[in-house]
Amino acid sequence: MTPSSIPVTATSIVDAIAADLRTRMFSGELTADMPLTETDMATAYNVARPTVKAAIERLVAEGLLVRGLHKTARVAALGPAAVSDIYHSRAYLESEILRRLALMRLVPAEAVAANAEIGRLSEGTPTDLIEPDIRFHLSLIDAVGSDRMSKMYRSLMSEVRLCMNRVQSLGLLAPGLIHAEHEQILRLIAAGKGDAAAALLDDHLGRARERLIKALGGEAGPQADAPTDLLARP
Amino acid sequence: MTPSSIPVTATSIVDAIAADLRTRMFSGELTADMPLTETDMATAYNVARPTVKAAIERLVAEGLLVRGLHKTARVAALGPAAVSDIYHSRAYLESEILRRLALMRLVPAEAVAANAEIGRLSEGTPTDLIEPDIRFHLSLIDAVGSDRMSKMYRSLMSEVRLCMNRVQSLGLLAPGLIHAEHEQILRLIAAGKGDAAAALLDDHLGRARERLIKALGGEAGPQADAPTDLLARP
DNA sequence: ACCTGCACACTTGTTAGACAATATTCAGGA
DNA sequence: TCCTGAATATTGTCTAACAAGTGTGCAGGT
Repeated sequence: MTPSSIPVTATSIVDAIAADLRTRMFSGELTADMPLTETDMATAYNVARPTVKAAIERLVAEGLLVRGLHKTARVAALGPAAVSDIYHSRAYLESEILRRLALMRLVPAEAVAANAEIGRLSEGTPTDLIEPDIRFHLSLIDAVGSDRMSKMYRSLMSEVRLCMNRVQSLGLLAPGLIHAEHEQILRLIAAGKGDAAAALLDDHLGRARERLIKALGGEAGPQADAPTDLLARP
Repeated sequence: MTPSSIPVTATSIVDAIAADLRTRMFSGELTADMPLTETDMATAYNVARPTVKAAIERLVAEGLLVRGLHKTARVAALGPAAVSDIYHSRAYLESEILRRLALMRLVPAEAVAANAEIGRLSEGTPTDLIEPDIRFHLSLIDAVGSDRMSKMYRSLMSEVRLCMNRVQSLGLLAPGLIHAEHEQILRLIAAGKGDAAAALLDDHLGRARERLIKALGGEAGPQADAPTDLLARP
Protein backbone atom coordinates (compact mmCIF):
# COMPACT_ATOMS: atom_id res chain seq x y z
CA MET A 1 0.00 0.00 0.00
CA THR A 2 2.10 2.87 -1.24
CA PRO A 3 1.13 6.27 0.19
CA SER A 4 0.09 8.94 -2.23
CA SER A 5 2.60 11.62 -3.07
CA ILE A 6 0.48 14.36 -1.57
CA PRO A 7 1.12 14.27 2.19
CA VAL A 8 -1.81 14.00 4.49
CA THR A 9 -2.29 17.22 6.42
CA ALA A 10 -3.38 16.59 9.97
CA THR A 11 -3.97 20.08 11.22
CA SER A 12 -5.22 21.14 14.61
CA ILE A 13 -7.62 23.98 15.31
CA VAL A 14 -4.79 26.07 16.66
CA ASP A 15 -2.89 25.61 13.41
CA ALA A 16 -5.93 26.58 11.40
CA ILE A 17 -6.56 29.74 13.40
CA ALA A 18 -2.91 30.76 13.28
CA ALA A 19 -2.86 30.21 9.53
CA ASP A 20 -6.05 32.22 9.09
CA LEU A 21 -4.71 35.09 11.14
CA ARG A 22 -1.51 35.03 9.10
CA THR A 23 -3.34 35.30 5.81
CA ARG A 24 -5.59 38.02 7.17
CA MET A 25 -2.57 39.98 8.31
CA PHE A 26 -0.87 39.57 4.96
CA SER A 27 -3.99 40.59 3.10
CA GLY A 28 -4.18 43.83 5.04
CA GLU A 29 -7.46 43.03 6.74
CA LEU A 30 -5.66 43.16 10.07
CA THR A 31 -3.72 46.40 10.13
CA ALA A 32 -0.79 47.38 12.30
CA ASP A 33 -1.41 47.98 16.00
CA MET A 34 -4.83 46.43 15.76
CA PRO A 35 -5.61 44.75 19.08
CA LEU A 36 -6.54 41.07 19.08
CA THR A 37 -8.46 40.42 22.26
CA GLU A 38 -8.57 36.77 23.25
CA THR A 39 -12.23 36.70 24.24
CA ASP A 40 -13.34 38.52 21.11
CA MET A 41 -11.45 36.16 18.87
CA ALA A 42 -12.71 33.16 20.79
CA THR A 43 -16.29 34.17 20.10
CA ALA A 44 -15.49 35.12 16.51
CA TYR A 45 -13.95 31.73 15.76
CA ASN A 46 -16.43 29.87 17.98
CA VAL A 47 -13.67 28.22 19.98
CA ALA A 48 -12.53 28.38 23.57
CA ARG A 49 -10.17 31.07 24.78
CA PRO A 50 -7.19 28.77 25.42
CA THR A 51 -7.33 27.74 21.78
CA VAL A 52 -6.96 31.24 20.38
CA LYS A 53 -4.47 31.94 23.12
CA ALA A 54 -2.22 29.20 21.75
CA ALA A 55 -2.61 30.57 18.23
CA ILE A 56 -1.71 34.07 19.41
CA GLU A 57 1.33 32.81 21.27
CA ARG A 58 2.51 31.06 18.15
CA LEU A 59 2.25 34.24 16.09
CA VAL A 60 3.99 36.20 18.83
CA ALA A 61 6.88 33.74 18.62
CA GLU A 62 6.99 34.37 14.88
CA GLY A 63 7.19 38.10 15.44
CA LEU A 64 3.95 38.88 13.62
CA LEU A 65 2.18 39.84 16.82
CA VAL A 66 3.55 41.64 19.84
CA ARG A 67 2.31 41.54 23.39
CA GLY A 68 3.39 42.22 26.93
CA LEU A 69 2.42 40.50 30.13
CA HIS A 70 -1.28 41.03 30.80
CA LYS A 71 -1.54 43.18 27.72
CA THR A 72 -3.60 42.41 24.67
CA ALA A 73 -1.77 41.20 21.60
CA ARG A 74 -1.43 43.59 18.69
CA VAL A 75 -0.40 43.28 15.10
CA ALA A 76 3.28 44.16 14.96
CA ALA A 77 3.82 47.73 13.81
CA LEU A 78 7.13 47.46 12.02
CA GLY A 79 8.77 50.85 12.09
CA PRO A 80 11.75 52.09 10.06
CA ALA A 81 14.23 50.49 12.44
CA ALA A 82 12.53 47.10 12.16
CA VAL A 83 12.34 47.30 8.38
CA SER A 84 16.01 48.21 8.29
CA ASP A 85 16.85 45.24 10.47
CA ILE A 86 14.75 42.86 8.40
CA TYR A 87 16.27 43.89 5.11
CA HIS A 88 19.80 43.90 6.46
CA SER A 89 19.21 40.39 7.80
CA ARG A 90 17.87 39.33 4.43
CA ALA A 91 21.01 40.68 2.82
CA TYR A 92 23.25 38.87 5.30
CA LEU A 93 21.59 35.54 4.70
CA GLU A 94 21.03 35.75 0.99
CA SER A 95 24.35 37.24 -0.06
CA GLU A 96 26.22 34.38 1.56
CA ILE A 97 23.84 31.96 -0.12
CA LEU A 98 24.63 33.53 -3.48
CA ARG A 99 28.34 32.99 -2.89
CA ARG A 100 27.75 29.30 -2.19
CA LEU A 101 25.50 28.92 -5.23
CA ALA A 102 28.09 30.67 -7.40
CA LEU A 103 30.76 28.25 -6.25
CA MET A 104 28.67 25.41 -7.64
CA ARG A 105 27.30 27.35 -10.62
CA LEU A 106 23.88 26.30 -9.34
CA VAL A 107 21.02 28.31 -10.83
CA PRO A 108 17.74 27.02 -9.38
CA ALA A 109 15.11 26.35 -12.03
CA GLU A 110 12.42 27.66 -9.71
CA ALA A 111 14.19 31.02 -9.54
CA VAL A 112 14.30 31.25 -13.31
CA ALA A 113 10.61 30.45 -13.52
CA ALA A 114 9.67 32.99 -10.86
CA ASN A 115 11.64 35.72 -12.56
CA ALA A 116 10.11 34.86 -15.91
CA GLU A 117 6.74 35.42 -14.28
CA ILE A 118 7.92 38.84 -13.15
CA GLY A 119 9.06 39.59 -16.66
CA ARG A 120 5.59 38.90 -18.02
CA LEU A 121 4.03 41.50 -15.72
CA SER A 122 3.20 44.85 -17.17
CA GLU A 123 4.51 47.92 -15.43
CA GLY A 124 1.20 48.92 -13.94
CA THR A 125 0.55 45.92 -11.69
CA PRO A 126 2.52 46.48 -8.50
CA THR A 127 0.82 44.09 -6.09
CA ASP A 128 1.00 41.04 -8.35
CA LEU A 129 4.77 41.39 -8.25
CA ILE A 130 5.09 40.56 -4.57
CA GLU A 131 4.34 36.86 -4.75
CA PRO A 132 6.73 35.90 -7.59
CA ASP A 133 9.40 38.15 -6.09
CA ILE A 134 9.17 36.26 -2.81
CA ARG A 135 9.28 32.97 -4.69
CA PHE A 136 12.41 34.10 -6.51
CA HIS A 137 14.34 34.86 -3.35
CA LEU A 138 13.02 31.84 -1.47
CA SER A 139 14.01 29.47 -4.24
CA LEU A 140 17.60 30.71 -4.01
CA ILE A 141 17.68 29.94 -0.30
CA ASP A 142 15.95 26.60 -0.68
CA ALA A 143 18.47 25.57 -3.32
CA VAL A 144 21.20 25.03 -0.73
CA GLY A 145 19.00 22.46 0.99
CA SER A 146 19.30 23.71 4.54
CA ASP A 147 16.05 23.38 6.45
CA ARG A 148 17.13 25.91 9.03
CA MET A 149 18.23 28.54 6.53
CA SER A 150 14.96 28.15 4.67
CA LYS A 151 13.00 28.48 7.88
CA MET A 152 14.87 31.58 9.01
CA TYR A 153 14.50 33.28 5.66
CA ARG A 154 10.82 32.42 5.53
CA SER A 155 10.41 34.07 8.91
CA LEU A 156 11.98 37.24 7.61
CA MET A 157 9.78 37.18 4.53
CA SER A 158 6.64 36.88 6.62
CA GLU A 159 7.61 40.12 8.30
CA VAL A 160 8.22 41.68 4.91
CA ARG A 161 4.74 40.68 3.85
CA LEU A 162 3.39 42.29 6.98
CA CYS A 163 4.94 45.60 5.90
CA MET A 164 3.85 45.19 2.30
CA ASN A 165 0.16 45.24 3.09
CA ARG A 166 0.57 48.84 4.20
CA VAL A 167 2.14 50.03 0.97
CA GLN A 168 0.30 47.79 -1.45
CA SER A 169 -1.38 50.66 -3.18
CA LEU A 170 1.82 52.56 -3.80
CA GLY A 171 3.41 52.00 -7.17
CA LEU A 172 6.90 51.85 -5.72
CA LEU A 173 7.83 48.66 -7.48
CA ALA A 174 9.10 48.62 -11.03
CA PRO A 175 8.71 45.09 -12.44
CA GLY A 176 11.00 45.75 -15.37
CA LEU A 177 13.92 46.90 -13.26
CA ILE A 178 13.50 44.12 -10.73
CA HIS A 179 13.30 41.52 -13.44
CA ALA A 180 16.53 42.78 -14.99
CA GLU A 181 18.38 42.78 -11.68
CA HIS A 182 17.22 39.29 -10.85
CA GLU A 183 18.38 38.06 -14.20
CA GLN A 184 21.74 39.71 -13.70
CA ILE A 185 22.10 37.97 -10.34
CA LEU A 186 21.36 34.61 -11.92
CA ARG A 187 23.88 35.31 -14.67
CA LEU A 188 26.57 36.13 -12.12
CA ILE A 189 25.82 32.91 -10.25
CA ALA A 190 26.09 30.92 -13.46
CA ALA A 191 29.42 32.62 -14.15
CA GLY A 192 30.71 31.72 -10.70
CA LYS A 193 31.11 35.36 -9.70
CA GLY A 194 29.90 35.14 -6.12
CA ASP A 195 31.31 38.44 -4.95
CA ALA A 196 29.63 40.36 -7.73
CA ALA A 197 26.35 38.55 -7.19
CA ALA A 198 26.46 39.32 -3.47
CA ALA A 199 27.26 42.97 -4.13
CA LEU A 200 24.43 43.32 -6.62
CA LEU A 201 22.00 41.68 -4.22
CA ASP A 202 23.14 44.09 -1.54
CA ASP A 203 22.21 47.01 -3.77
CA HIS A 204 19.00 45.32 -4.85
CA LEU A 205 17.79 44.80 -1.30
CA GLY A 206 19.25 48.09 -0.13
CA ARG A 207 17.16 50.05 -2.60
CA ALA A 208 14.04 48.05 -1.72
CA ARG A 209 14.72 48.80 1.93
CA GLU A 210 15.04 52.52 1.35
CA ARG A 211 11.89 52.65 -0.72
CA LEU A 212 9.95 50.73 1.91
CA ILE A 213 11.21 52.89 4.75
CA LYS A 214 10.33 56.03 2.85
CA ALA A 215 6.87 54.71 2.08
CA LEU A 216 6.25 53.76 5.68
CA GLY A 217 7.68 57.00 7.00
CA GLY A 218 5.41 58.98 4.72
CA GLU A 219 2.35 57.63 6.46
CA ALA A 220 3.65 58.90 9.81
CA GLY A 221 4.16 55.49 11.30
CA PRO A 222 5.34 54.84 14.84
CA GLN A 223 8.66 56.56 15.22
CA ALA A 224 9.22 54.96 18.61
CA ASP A 225 12.08 52.76 17.50
CA ALA A 226 15.59 54.08 17.54
CA PRO A 227 16.32 55.45 14.11
CA THR A 228 19.97 54.48 14.30
CA ASP A 229 20.87 52.68 11.12
CA LEU A 230 22.82 49.48 11.06
CA LEU A 231 26.24 49.06 9.62
CA ALA A 232 26.73 51.23 6.61
CA ARG A 233 27.97 49.72 3.42
CA PRO A 234 30.90 51.49 1.81
CA MET B 1 13.26 59.83 37.02
CA THR B 2 15.59 57.93 34.75
CA PRO B 3 15.04 54.16 34.70
CA SER B 4 17.87 51.99 35.89
CA SER B 5 20.00 50.28 33.30
CA ILE B 6 18.99 46.83 34.49
CA PRO B 7 15.61 46.06 32.92
CA VAL B 8 12.82 44.85 35.12
CA THR B 9 12.07 41.20 34.48
CA ALA B 10 8.41 40.31 34.67
CA THR B 11 8.35 36.60 34.02
CA SER B 12 5.37 34.28 33.87
CA ILE B 13 5.21 30.71 35.09
CA VAL B 14 5.34 29.44 31.54
CA ASP B 15 8.56 31.38 30.98
CA ALA B 16 10.06 29.95 34.15
CA ILE B 17 9.20 26.38 33.25
CA ALA B 18 10.48 26.77 29.71
CA ALA B 19 13.71 28.25 31.03
CA ASP B 20 14.10 25.45 33.55
CA LEU B 21 13.54 22.80 30.90
CA ARG B 22 16.08 24.49 28.67
CA THR B 23 18.78 24.47 31.32
CA ARG B 24 17.98 20.88 32.21
CA MET B 25 18.31 19.89 28.58
CA PHE B 26 21.60 21.74 28.23
CA SER B 27 22.96 20.20 31.40
CA GLY B 28 22.29 16.72 30.11
CA GLU B 29 19.71 15.85 32.73
CA LEU B 30 17.13 15.48 29.98
CA THR B 31 18.66 13.23 27.35
CA ALA B 32 17.69 12.83 23.72
CA ASP B 33 14.40 11.12 22.92
CA MET B 34 13.33 11.37 26.53
CA PRO B 35 9.53 11.73 26.61
CA LEU B 36 8.00 14.70 28.41
CA THR B 37 4.45 13.78 29.30
CA GLU B 38 2.24 16.76 30.03
CA THR B 39 0.50 15.29 33.05
CA ASP B 40 3.73 14.07 34.61
CA MET B 41 5.37 17.44 34.23
CA ALA B 42 2.28 19.21 35.53
CA THR B 43 2.44 17.22 38.75
CA ALA B 44 6.23 17.57 38.94
CA TYR B 45 6.06 21.36 38.67
CA ASN B 46 2.85 21.61 40.68
CA VAL B 47 1.07 23.52 37.96
CA ALA B 48 -1.89 22.85 35.72
CA ARG B 49 -1.52 20.95 32.48
CA PRO B 50 -2.21 23.91 30.14
CA THR B 51 0.71 25.71 31.75
CA VAL B 52 3.29 23.04 30.96
CA LYS B 53 1.61 22.58 27.62
CA ALA B 54 2.39 26.19 26.74
CA ALA B 55 5.99 25.76 27.87
CA ILE B 56 6.34 22.61 25.75
CA GLU B 57 4.88 24.33 22.71
CA ARG B 58 7.37 27.14 23.12
CA LEU B 59 10.30 24.73 23.18
CA VAL B 60 8.90 22.87 20.21
CA ALA B 61 8.87 26.15 18.30
CA GLU B 62 12.51 26.60 19.25
CA GLY B 63 13.36 23.16 17.89
CA LEU B 64 14.56 21.79 21.22
CA LEU B 65 11.58 19.48 21.55
CA VAL B 66 9.79 17.56 18.84
CA ARG B 67 6.25 16.27 18.83
CA GLY B 68 3.51 15.16 16.51
CA LEU B 69 -0.23 15.52 16.79
CA HIS B 70 -1.47 13.54 19.79
CA LYS B 71 2.05 12.34 20.46
CA THR B 72 4.07 13.06 23.53
CA ALA B 73 6.84 15.62 23.22
CA ARG B 74 10.41 14.34 23.24
CA VAL B 75 13.79 15.93 23.54
CA ALA B 76 15.05 16.47 20.01
CA ALA B 77 17.49 13.76 18.96
CA LEU B 78 19.76 15.63 16.60
CA GLY B 79 21.26 13.15 14.19
CA PRO B 80 24.20 13.63 11.84
CA ALA B 81 22.03 15.32 9.21
CA ALA B 82 20.70 17.83 11.73
CA VAL B 83 24.17 18.59 13.08
CA SER B 84 25.40 19.10 9.56
CA ASP B 85 22.54 21.48 8.85
CA ILE B 86 23.10 23.42 12.05
CA TYR B 87 26.80 23.91 11.49
CA HIS B 88 26.38 24.79 7.83
CA SER B 89 23.77 27.38 8.85
CA ARG B 90 26.15 28.76 11.45
CA ALA B 91 28.80 29.08 8.77
CA TYR B 92 26.39 30.84 6.40
CA LEU B 93 25.39 33.40 8.99
CA GLU B 94 28.70 34.00 10.64
CA SER B 95 30.93 34.11 7.58
CA GLU B 96 28.85 36.90 6.11
CA ILE B 97 28.99 38.68 9.45
CA LEU B 98 32.77 38.45 9.42
CA ARG B 99 32.88 40.10 6.00
CA ARG B 100 30.80 43.02 7.28
CA LEU B 101 32.93 43.37 10.41
CA ALA B 102 36.09 43.29 8.32
CA LEU B 103 34.77 46.10 6.15
CA MET B 104 34.59 48.27 9.26
CA ARG B 105 37.67 46.82 10.96
CA LEU B 106 35.36 46.23 13.90
CA VAL B 107 36.80 43.79 16.45
CA PRO B 108 34.30 43.40 19.32
CA ALA B 109 35.88 43.76 22.75
CA GLU B 110 33.63 41.01 24.08
CA ALA B 111 35.06 38.58 21.53
CA VAL B 112 38.60 39.44 22.60
CA ALA B 113 37.68 38.89 26.22
CA ALA B 114 35.97 35.56 25.55
CA ASN B 115 38.93 34.28 23.58
CA ALA B 116 41.33 35.38 26.28
CA GLU B 117 39.29 33.26 28.66
CA ILE B 118 39.73 30.31 26.32
CA GLY B 119 43.45 30.98 26.24
CA ARG B 120 43.67 30.73 30.00
CA LEU B 121 42.17 27.23 29.98
CA SER B 122 44.51 24.31 30.33
CA GLU B 123 44.31 21.58 27.75
CA GLY B 124 42.58 19.10 30.00
CA THR B 125 39.32 20.96 30.65
CA PRO B 126 37.06 20.31 27.69
CA THR B 127 33.65 21.22 29.10
CA ASP B 128 34.64 24.61 30.46
CA LEU B 129 35.50 25.62 26.93
CA ILE B 130 31.94 25.49 25.66
CA GLU B 131 30.61 28.60 27.38
CA PRO B 132 33.36 31.05 26.38
CA ASP B 133 33.40 29.58 22.88
CA ILE B 134 29.71 30.31 22.52
CA ARG B 135 30.26 33.81 23.89
CA PHE B 136 33.02 34.40 21.35
CA HIS B 137 30.85 33.57 18.37
CA LEU B 138 27.76 35.31 19.75
CA SER B 139 29.66 38.52 20.38
CA LEU B 140 30.69 38.62 16.73
CA ILE B 141 27.07 38.34 15.64
CA ASP B 142 25.85 40.84 18.21
CA ALA B 143 28.43 43.36 17.06
CA VAL B 144 26.50 44.12 13.88
CA GLY B 145 23.54 45.19 16.00
CA SER B 146 20.82 43.23 14.24
CA ASP B 147 18.25 41.86 16.65
CA ARG B 148 17.06 39.29 14.16
CA MET B 149 20.52 38.00 13.28
CA SER B 150 21.32 37.67 16.97
CA LYS B 151 18.09 35.82 17.60
CA MET B 152 18.59 33.43 14.72
CA TYR B 153 22.16 32.64 15.70
CA ARG B 154 21.14 32.14 19.31
CA SER B 155 18.54 29.63 18.14
CA LEU B 156 21.23 27.69 16.31
CA MET B 157 23.52 27.79 19.33
CA SER B 158 20.82 26.38 21.58
CA GLU B 159 20.64 23.37 19.30
CA VAL B 160 24.42 23.10 19.43
CA ARG B 161 24.25 23.03 23.20
CA LEU B 162 21.67 20.27 22.99
CA CYS B 163 24.19 18.16 21.07
CA MET B 164 27.06 19.10 23.32
CA ASN B 165 25.54 17.53 26.42
CA ARG B 166 25.90 14.15 24.73
CA VAL B 167 29.62 14.48 24.04
CA GLN B 168 30.62 16.51 27.07
CA SER B 169 32.87 13.81 28.43
CA LEU B 170 34.79 13.37 25.22
CA GLY B 171 38.00 15.32 25.00
CA LEU B 172 37.41 16.31 21.42
CA LEU B 173 38.09 19.98 21.97
CA ALA B 174 41.58 21.41 21.99
CA PRO B 175 41.48 24.81 23.72
CA GLY B 176 44.90 25.80 22.43
CA LEU B 177 44.04 25.25 18.78
CA ILE B 178 40.66 26.91 19.07
CA HIS B 179 42.16 29.90 20.84
CA ALA B 180 44.72 30.32 18.08
CA GLU B 181 42.13 30.10 15.32
CA HIS B 182 39.86 32.60 17.02
CA GLU B 183 42.74 35.01 17.38
CA GLN B 184 43.62 34.58 13.73
CA ILE B 185 40.03 35.36 12.78
CA LEU B 186 40.09 38.55 14.85
CA ARG B 187 43.40 39.54 13.26
CA LEU B 188 41.98 39.09 9.79
CA ILE B 189 38.96 41.22 10.71
CA ALA B 190 41.22 43.96 12.03
CA ALA B 191 43.20 43.80 8.79
CA GLY B 192 40.03 44.14 6.74
CA LYS B 193 40.51 40.75 5.07
CA GLY B 194 36.92 39.59 5.06
CA ASP B 195 37.33 36.82 2.53
CA ALA B 196 40.18 35.25 4.46
CA ALA B 197 38.31 35.53 7.74
CA ALA B 198 35.22 33.91 6.22
CA ALA B 199 37.31 31.09 4.75
CA LEU B 200 39.06 30.43 8.04
CA LEU B 201 35.76 30.40 9.90
CA ASP B 202 34.43 27.94 7.34
CA ASP B 203 37.30 25.59 8.14
CA HIS B 204 36.96 26.24 11.86
CA LEU B 205 33.28 25.34 11.93
CA GLY B 206 33.73 22.59 9.37
CA ARG B 207 36.20 20.74 11.55
CA ALA B 208 33.99 21.21 14.62
CA ARG B 209 31.09 19.81 12.64
CA GLU B 210 33.01 16.73 11.54
CA ARG B 211 34.24 16.04 15.05
CA LEU B 212 30.75 16.40 16.47
CA ILE B 213 29.20 14.15 13.83
CA LYS B 214 31.86 11.54 14.42
CA ALA B 215 31.33 11.70 18.17
CA LEU B 216 27.56 11.37 17.80
CA GLY B 217 27.84 8.60 15.23
CA GLY B 218 30.13 6.65 17.53
CA GLU B 219 27.41 6.33 20.09
CA ALA B 220 25.09 4.72 17.53
CA GLY B 221 22.63 7.57 17.46
CA PRO B 222 19.43 7.63 15.43
CA GLN B 223 20.43 7.13 11.84
CA ALA B 224 16.91 7.88 10.71
CA ASP B 225 17.76 11.13 9.00
CA ALA B 226 18.96 11.15 5.45
CA PRO B 227 22.77 11.15 5.56
CA THR B 228 23.00 13.24 2.42
CA ASP B 229 25.44 16.03 3.06
CA LEU B 230 24.75 19.60 2.13
CA LEU B 231 26.64 21.57 -0.42
CA ALA B 232 30.26 20.58 -0.50
CA ARG B 233 32.90 23.22 -0.24
CA PRO B 234 35.64 23.02 -2.89
C1' DA C 1 -5.32 74.04 36.81
C1' DC C 2 -2.67 70.05 38.12
C1' DC C 3 -1.49 66.15 40.50
C1' DT C 4 -2.63 62.10 43.62
C1' DG C 5 -5.12 58.30 45.03
C1' DC C 6 -8.79 55.06 44.62
C1' DA C 7 -12.51 52.33 42.72
C1' DC C 8 -14.06 50.12 38.72
C1' DA C 9 -14.15 47.63 34.31
C1' DC C 10 -11.48 45.01 31.17
C1' DT C 11 -8.10 41.69 29.93
C1' DT C 12 -4.96 38.22 30.68
C1' DG C 13 -2.66 34.34 33.62
C1' DT C 14 -3.69 30.20 35.73
C1' DT C 15 -6.35 26.48 37.57
C1' DA C 16 -9.74 22.59 37.82
C1' DG C 17 -12.32 19.15 35.83
C1' DA C 18 -14.25 16.93 32.01
C1' DC C 19 -15.00 14.80 27.43
C1' DA C 20 -13.57 13.52 22.73
C1' DA C 21 -10.15 11.92 19.56
C1' DT C 22 -6.12 9.61 18.71
C1' DA C 23 -1.79 6.53 19.79
C1' DT C 24 0.04 2.89 21.98
C1' DT C 25 -0.03 -1.49 24.05
C1' DC C 26 -1.28 -5.93 24.71
C1' DA C 27 -4.10 -9.97 24.45
C1' DG C 28 -6.57 -13.21 21.56
C1' DG C 29 -7.86 -15.53 17.24
C1' DA C 30 -7.11 -17.01 12.21
C1' DT D 1 3.39 -16.05 12.97
C1' DC D 2 0.67 -12.29 11.79
C1' DC D 3 -3.30 -9.67 11.98
C1' DT D 4 -7.28 -7.83 14.47
C1' DG D 5 -9.50 -5.55 18.19
C1' DA D 6 -10.26 -3.95 22.81
C1' DA D 7 -8.14 -1.47 26.87
C1' DT D 8 -5.19 2.05 28.37
C1' DA D 9 -2.65 6.28 28.05
C1' DT D 10 -2.05 10.71 26.23
C1' DT D 11 -3.17 14.68 23.95
C1' DG D 12 -6.70 18.24 21.93
C1' DT D 13 -10.29 21.03 23.26
C1' DC D 14 -13.98 22.90 26.03
C1' DT D 15 -16.44 25.01 30.04
C1' DA D 16 -16.26 27.60 34.15
C1' DA D 17 -14.03 30.10 37.33
C1' DC D 18 -10.77 32.77 40.15
C1' DA D 19 -6.57 35.53 40.66
C1' DA D 20 -3.74 39.15 39.16
C1' DG D 21 -2.50 42.86 36.46
C1' DT D 22 -3.53 47.12 33.42
C1' DG D 23 -5.84 51.12 32.17
C1' DT D 24 -9.48 54.62 32.89
C1' DG D 25 -12.15 57.86 34.97
C1' DC D 26 -13.58 60.40 38.85
C1' DA D 27 -13.25 62.53 43.30
C1' DG D 28 -10.48 65.06 46.23
C1' DG D 29 -6.68 67.91 47.72
C1' DT D 30 -2.84 71.23 46.71
